[in-house]
Amino acid sequence: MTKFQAPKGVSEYFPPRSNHFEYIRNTIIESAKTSGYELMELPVFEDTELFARGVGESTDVVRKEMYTFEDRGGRSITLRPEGTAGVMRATIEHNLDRGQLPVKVFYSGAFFRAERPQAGRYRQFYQVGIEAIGLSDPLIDVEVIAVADRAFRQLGLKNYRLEITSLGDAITRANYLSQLRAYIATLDFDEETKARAEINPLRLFDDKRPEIRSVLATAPILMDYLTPESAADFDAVKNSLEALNINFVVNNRMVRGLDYYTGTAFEFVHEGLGAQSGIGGGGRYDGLMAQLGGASLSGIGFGLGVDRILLACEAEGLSMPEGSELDLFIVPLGTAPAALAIAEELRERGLRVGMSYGDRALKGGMKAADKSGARYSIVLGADELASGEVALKAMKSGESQSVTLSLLANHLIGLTADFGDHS
RNA sequence: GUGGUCGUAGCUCAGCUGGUAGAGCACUCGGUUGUGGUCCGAGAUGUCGCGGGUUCGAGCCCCGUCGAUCACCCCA
Repeated sequence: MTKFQAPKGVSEYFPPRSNHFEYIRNTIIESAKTSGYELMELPVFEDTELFARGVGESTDVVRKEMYTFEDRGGRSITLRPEGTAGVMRATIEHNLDRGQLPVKVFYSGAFFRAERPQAGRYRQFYQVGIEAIGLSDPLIDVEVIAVADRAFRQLGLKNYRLEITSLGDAITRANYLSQLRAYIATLDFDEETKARAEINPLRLFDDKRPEIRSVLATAPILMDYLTPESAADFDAVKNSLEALNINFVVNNRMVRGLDYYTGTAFEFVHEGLGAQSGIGGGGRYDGLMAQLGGASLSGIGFGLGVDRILLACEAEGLSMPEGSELDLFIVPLGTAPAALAIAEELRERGLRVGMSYGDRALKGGMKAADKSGARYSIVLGADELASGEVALKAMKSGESQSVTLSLLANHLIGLTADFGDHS
């Protein structure tokens, strides 16, 4: 019989590493909650047209990376390649854009892009993102960036940097693009590169080939075409970031992969990940909501790649908490039913309790206790059941003390309180 | 989607110019009657990714395929 394999390019997590994944995801979510963002849980598939219009027809994501299929009713469905379009759709559909503003939400889940897989680049990957809809104040840009930066700092990441730029408003872009196209027209590229330039000339700045880069070194810079309003907003963002001691570098060649960005755009780049160095990115999308049929509201958000952040934490050798640190491990000696009853009683009290099953010898049971990582253990034999006294052994020190079985829960709760809670 | 590298026990890997597989760690049991982590002893474990070909004979050679990985494209 042939063994089943996971589909090509998906990321999977299982113990012990899944504990690290969970920790990272929770850290980001907690940071978002700290800033007042609330959960928005959305479908992983949407009408194909939503992404085509929302993300942009010219993007690679839409042109060749979407998982699109027809459902049984003949509708064209696409597995979500990013989170913002869905949030916009739900916000409009449920009239949140006509209610109290701003709408501040976070999401967490799987996303899909049919790319050639690589370390840190998967066909199913995980993002946590936030969106703040209905405020055009540049300070909200900074709030959004701060949520991500705080999460990274709490994780202990060091070797990353925040790059920011401004893509300006519609007038900025129109002026700039005509200048850039004029400049590119004077250059001689290969056919494929010409085609890319045709679709979106900004994409050329993303090219890694040195010959292309050197030619583009003298190209006009978008930053020079910012309207006074856009420039003022960008200055406000930079000043505010400085005031909060959030380090950043201005990258006036930054290219975002999605078409909806306007104004502030940013990217978090980690140095230890090879080619897939972006661990998160986002920006302002002031035209998107209206384009999808909603109110004319501005918005800003980010998406952080949980898979890549995990790789970044590992690259930096950060220690991450393991999941299930047990408070107590019970080794039964022919007393398994009673042991299970005691374990359940303690679990009802909120203690994390493990036990060995399957009639193991004492030595095997103690080995299991050791490997479980539990802080304490007890051996439960006929003697203990008869006397109601157990020897509570602290695994680390090896010392044990006699405790009355009926008081075990209270005793353990008192002991473990010193270690803080388990969350 | 394009190109390079790789695919041997649960994990990390070794396997000489082709002669039907090994190490370390992990695992199980034991080292005299009920206390783990060190040490000692014993034991189990693989269709050598999958399919085909060359050969008397292939883990080692050839082709295909699946997957991983690295770079490009692009991006979280």
